[in-house]
Amino acid sequence: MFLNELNDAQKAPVLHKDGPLMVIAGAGSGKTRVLTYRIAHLMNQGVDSFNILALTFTNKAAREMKKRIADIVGNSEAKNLWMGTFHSVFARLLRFDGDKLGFPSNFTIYDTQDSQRLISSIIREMSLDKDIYKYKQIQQRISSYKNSLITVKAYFQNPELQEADAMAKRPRMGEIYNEYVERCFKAGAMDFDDLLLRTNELLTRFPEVLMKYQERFKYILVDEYQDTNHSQYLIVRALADRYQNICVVGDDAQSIYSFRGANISNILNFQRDYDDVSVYRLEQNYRSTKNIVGAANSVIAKNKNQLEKVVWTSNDHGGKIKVHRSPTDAEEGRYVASSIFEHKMQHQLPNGAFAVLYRTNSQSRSIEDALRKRDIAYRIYGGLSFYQRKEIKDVLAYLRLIVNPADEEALKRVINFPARGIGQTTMDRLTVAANQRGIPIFDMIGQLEQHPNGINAGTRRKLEDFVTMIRSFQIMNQQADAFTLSEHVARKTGLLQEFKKDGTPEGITRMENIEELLNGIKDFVEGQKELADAKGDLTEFLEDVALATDMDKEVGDEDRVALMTIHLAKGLEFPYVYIVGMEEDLFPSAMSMNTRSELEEERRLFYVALTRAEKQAFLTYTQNRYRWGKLIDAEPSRFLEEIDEEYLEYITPVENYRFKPLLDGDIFGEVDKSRLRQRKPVPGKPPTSHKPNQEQLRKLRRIKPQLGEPSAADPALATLETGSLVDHSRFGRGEVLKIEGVGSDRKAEIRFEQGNVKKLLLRFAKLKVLKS
DNA sequence: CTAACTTTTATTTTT
DNA sequence: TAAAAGTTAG
Repeated sequence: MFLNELNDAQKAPVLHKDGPLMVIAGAGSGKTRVLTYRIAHLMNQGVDSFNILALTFTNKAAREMKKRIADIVGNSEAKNLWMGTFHSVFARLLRFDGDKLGFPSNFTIYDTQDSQRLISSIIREMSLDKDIYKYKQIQQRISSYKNSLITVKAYFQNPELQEADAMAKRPRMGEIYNEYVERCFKAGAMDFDDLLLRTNELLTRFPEVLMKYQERFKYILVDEYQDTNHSQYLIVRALADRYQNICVVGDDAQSIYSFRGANISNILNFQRDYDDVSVYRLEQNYRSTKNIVGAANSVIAKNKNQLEKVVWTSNDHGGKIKVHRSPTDAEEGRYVASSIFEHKMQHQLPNGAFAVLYRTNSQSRSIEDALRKRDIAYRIYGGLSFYQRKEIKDVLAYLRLIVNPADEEALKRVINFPARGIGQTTMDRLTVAANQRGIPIFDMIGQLEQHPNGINAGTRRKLEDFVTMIRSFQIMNQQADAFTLSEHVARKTGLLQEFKKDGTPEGITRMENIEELLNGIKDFVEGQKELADAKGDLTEFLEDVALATDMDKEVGDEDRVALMTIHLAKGLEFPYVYIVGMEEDLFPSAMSMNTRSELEEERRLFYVALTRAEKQAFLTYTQNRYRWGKLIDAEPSRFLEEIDEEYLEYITPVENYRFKPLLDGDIFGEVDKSRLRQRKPVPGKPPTSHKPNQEQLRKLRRIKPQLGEPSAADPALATLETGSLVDHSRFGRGEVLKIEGVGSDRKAEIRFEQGNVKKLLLRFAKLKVLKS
C-alpha cells in the first residue's frame, strides 16, 4: 500500500477528506509526493477522476504526476484527470466556452513578442513618441493590469491609475490599452494574461458556465500556491466556492514570481479566505545535508514576512558550503568546470549530478565556454528557447495563419517572408483600409478589387497570390494531419529554400531547426493519437507550443550538466549545485533592491537556489565581470554575509589577488607587492598567498586584455575608458606607461613612452581616476 | 521594395 | 557584446 511510503506529517494531508486544506511544505519535504498520493487516494476512495482538477506550475510536472498516479490507480482512470498549468487548463476551457465571449474556438495565443509587436504598431499608428511610450514598458503595464483584473473599463473608472500614467507622461495609456484589447479581439487572439482574465470574465458573466465547472471540479488541488496571481486566485476561488474541496500546497519562502503578478498574500491569507481551513506542515527535509538546510534557514530568517515553520533534516552534515572568489567571470567558469571535473573523477559521478544556477541568462556564456574547453557535456535550459527562434516562429506563423486568418501578428510576420515584394507602404495602406472597415487584413486583400486603396495592380496580384496559397493550405488542413501539412507548408512557402540558399552556417542551423520542428510535430501527432480526447490537429499543436514551458523539456534524461536560471530550477534537485555570480547588483539584482519586499524576494530566490542542492553547494563570485560588453567592478553579494559562518568554507585559491588602483606613472613590468591587496574581503579567511605561480600565471594570461584605440594623429597615444584593463604584456620589462591626463568625460590617455612592444610578460592593472 | 549599413538598446526573472 | 531596430542608397 502506497501510504506506507509516507511519514506521519505527509500522511495527514493525504488522508484529509473534504473541506479546504493548506499544506505548507518546506523545501525538499516531499510535497509533490503528497499531492500525487492525495489524488491517488481520492480516487481509491471513489472520487471520480473526472471531478478532479490539479493545477501545477509546469506542464512537465503535470505529466510526471499523472504518470505516477497512473502507476497507482491505473492508466485508464488517470487519463481523465484535468491536470496542467493554469494557462493550459484554462486555454482548454476557453476553447469550449470562449464563444460566449465572442472568441472562436480556434483562437490564437499571442506570446509576449506578438503582444509587443502589436503594441508597437499601435503606438506608431497613434503617432506617439516612442521614447516616452516604450512598447515593452507599455506591454508590462497592460499585463499587470490584466493580472489584477483591471479591464479597460475598470481602468477608465479608476482616476488613480490614470493619474499615475499621466504622471509618467503617458496620458494616452488608456487609449493604447483599449486599442490593444480590441485588436486582439478582432484578431481572435488572446495573450497569456487573457487566458486567465477571460476565464474570470466567463465565470462571472455566465453563472451557468460557472455552475457547470463547479460541478465538474469537485476537488481542486493547486501546487505552488505561493506563486499564483490575483487572476488565478479568483478563478480558484470561484471554482471551489461550491464544494470547498480546495487543497493548496506551497511554501511562502519560495515565492519568486512577483514580477509576474504572483501575490504572496494569497498563501499568507488562505486561512482567512476559507472557513475551517486545516493547515498541515511538512518540515522534514529529505533532500539536503544539515549544512545546506542550516545555511538556507539562516538566510531566510532575515525575511520578516513569512509563515512560521522550521525546516530540519536527519541527513548527514555533509561538506560545508564552498565559497570561491575569482578575478573575472572567465576564471569563475574555469573554476566551476574544473571543480565539476574533479568531483566527477573523485566520486565517479555522471554529468547529470551537477547543476550550475545563475540569476540572469546572460551569465551562462562564461560557464559554457569553460565547460566546452573541458569537454564536459552540458545543456542550457531556458534562454532563447527553441520556439522563440526566428525561423521557428516563421513556420509557426504560417501555421497560425492557416488556423486563424484573422491573426494579424502572424500575417505581418510572414506576408513578406520569404520576400515576395510586399513592403511597408503596402502594409500600411492595407492596415488603414482594414481598420476602416473593421475587418481583418487577410479578408481585406480579397476585396481589393472593389477598394484598391492606392495599391497598384502588380502588388495586388502578389497579395492575392499569397492569400490563395494560404487558402490552399487551409483546404489541406481539413484532410491532412499536422505533420504532413507543416512539411508541405515549409516547402511550398519557400522557407526551407530561403535558409538553404544563403549557405552560411547560420542558415544551415536554421534549416536544421525547421527540420527539428517538423520532427517534433510528427512526434506530437503520434503522441496525441494515443490520448483519449485529442485529435492531433494543428490547433492543438499550436496551443501546446504557445504554452510550452522551458522546463517541459526533460531534465536529466541525457547525461549533461544542467545550466539554468534559479527561477527555472524551482522544484528540481541535484547532488551538486553551483550558484555563480554571487555579487551585489547581480544577485541581488540591481533592479530589485529598491524596496524591502523586492529584496526579500531576491532572498527567497537565493533560498530556492541553495535548497536545490542535495550533497554539496558551491557559491562563486568574481571581482570583475563583463557586463554590457564592458568590464566592471563587482562586490561580493550581501547574501554571502547573511549565511551563518559555521556553514561556510572559503576556498579562494592563491591567484586571486587584486591590484590596487594604479596611480600616475605607476605601471612597470614587475609586480609591486605592496600594492597587492584583497579588495573588500568577505568575512572569513583571507587568501593564503599573494604570489602567483607559473600555472596560475598561465591561466591569467587567457584573460582578454583591452587596449585603447591608438589615436590616428599619434600612434603612441591611446584613449582608454576609466575602468578598462590595461595589458602590461605589451611592454618589455622596465618600459614605462605614462598616464597623460584625464578629461571630465572619464577617459584617460596613455602614452607609450618606449614604444617597442615585444615580450609577453603578463600583468593586469586597473585604471582608476588618474591625474596628469 | 530590397539590401546593406548604421545606430540603439538592453541584460531580471517567464506562463 | 550582440541582437534588433532604424536609415539610406540603389
